[in-house]
Amino acid sequence: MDNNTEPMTDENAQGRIRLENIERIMKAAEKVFAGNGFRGATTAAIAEEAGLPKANIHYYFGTKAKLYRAVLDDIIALWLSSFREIGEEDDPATTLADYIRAKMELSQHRPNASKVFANELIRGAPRINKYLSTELKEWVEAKAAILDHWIAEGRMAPVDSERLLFHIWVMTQTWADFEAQWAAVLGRKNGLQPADFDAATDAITTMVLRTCGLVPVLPRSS
Amino acid sequence: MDNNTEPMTDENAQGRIRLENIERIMKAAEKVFAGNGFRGATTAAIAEEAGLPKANIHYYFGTKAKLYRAVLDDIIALWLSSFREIGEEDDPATTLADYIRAKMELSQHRPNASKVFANELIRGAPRINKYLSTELKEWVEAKAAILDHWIAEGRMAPVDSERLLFHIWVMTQTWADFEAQWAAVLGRKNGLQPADFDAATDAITTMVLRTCGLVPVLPRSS
DNA sequence: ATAAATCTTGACCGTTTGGTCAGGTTTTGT
DNA sequence: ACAAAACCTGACCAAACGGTCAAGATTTAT
Repeated sequence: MDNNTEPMTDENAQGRIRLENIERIMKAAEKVFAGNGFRGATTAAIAEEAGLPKANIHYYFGTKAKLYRAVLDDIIALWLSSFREIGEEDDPATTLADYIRAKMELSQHRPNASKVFANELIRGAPRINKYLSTELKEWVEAKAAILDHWIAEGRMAPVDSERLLFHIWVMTQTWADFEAQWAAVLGRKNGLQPADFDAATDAITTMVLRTCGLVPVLPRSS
Repeated sequence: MDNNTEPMTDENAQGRIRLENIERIMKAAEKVFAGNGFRGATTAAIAEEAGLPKANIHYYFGTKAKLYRAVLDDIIALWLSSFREIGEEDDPATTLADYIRAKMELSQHRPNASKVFANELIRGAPRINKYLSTELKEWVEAKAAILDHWIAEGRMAPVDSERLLFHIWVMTQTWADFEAQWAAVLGRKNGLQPADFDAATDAITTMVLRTCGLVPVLPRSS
């Protein structure tokens, strides 16, 4: 009745070996896709990175496109789960600082996820346009509305709330996506260190809080 | 004596046809590399984009790698030429606002150049590491020193000057590199419009000037 | 124990890739 | 006018590509 190659109809939790291999392949795929984009990545390179024969990759995922789709879905799920719920009654300064820190930790610990996403965006986002124009759009509009509410209540200075969110997003993201550039410019020959991420987090937080009038700005140093 | 395929030893300005074709090919190559990265781009796609037979591309540039190198060098030259000289006696607010506007205009009018560069950075910048760790590093250090000088004189608020420059760079760059994301989130079905670039320029400028204490921040709207 | 289900993989296939080349056409210098 | 230089390109090639498959090895359920 079912000519499906893979065992088990729906994606359920069965199979120890299966789960282990899928995880290993997806981790390898994330790395190779991050460094080469969809077209530039080869199934042979993914197989070598995973330490498995190429045919094994196709046994679990069928095609390169399906594997890429799986990697993208995994990243989007990670993104969505990392968005802490924000309420109108929360404190603006704490909320913004927490969000910046959470995004910076993602950049530091899952840089390849960020790079796969960045690659997709540069290419015009053909496969994630639906996600961008639905879920992400709604998330941005909801959060911007909360910022506007805080502004209307006089709890923070007037800002272009949507652009503020965009720019927070990109300032945090850059420490993963363009790490090579910042490491080179800062002279870090072994890549960025934890202290670099801390310094970046501080700089972004200061910038955002000053912009929102949530921290005093000293015009003179002495 | 010389088995060089190409005519003319050094790259001189001779040959009307040559110059026209080289420009046409490089423009097409920039577009295809921007949308696919180095590995994902094919010489056939570049040829089609340029409206020339594939063999013609190889006649002028030899290999895909040399063509890519030429495109990168062209972009770096554009980058360097766009860095207006900044002096210690200049006005901080005007200088920062001018720099932001200049970078935004590059993002708006040469998005493919920006995307090729971004692709290269995501891949770990194997071919431009030297540029990043020499010329760009020196540029950043020199400009950061001027900001620090302004801070020491009390002409602007204390900031982490290097990170400020990085974050200005990335906020302006994102409107080219990740245009697809912002267009989707903003609901612009025909891509970003000039007004979107103006709004972004304003938002970035406000953010930077407030961060540097160069503009009053109103904590209340009414 | 044993059979069904699952996993493994070397060998293979048709297509696409970057690159070559011979032989022709056009442009240029005198 | 005419030869030399530059330009053009269809046809071709070896290598790399995504994907397939059959036959065997291993795990699992009973």
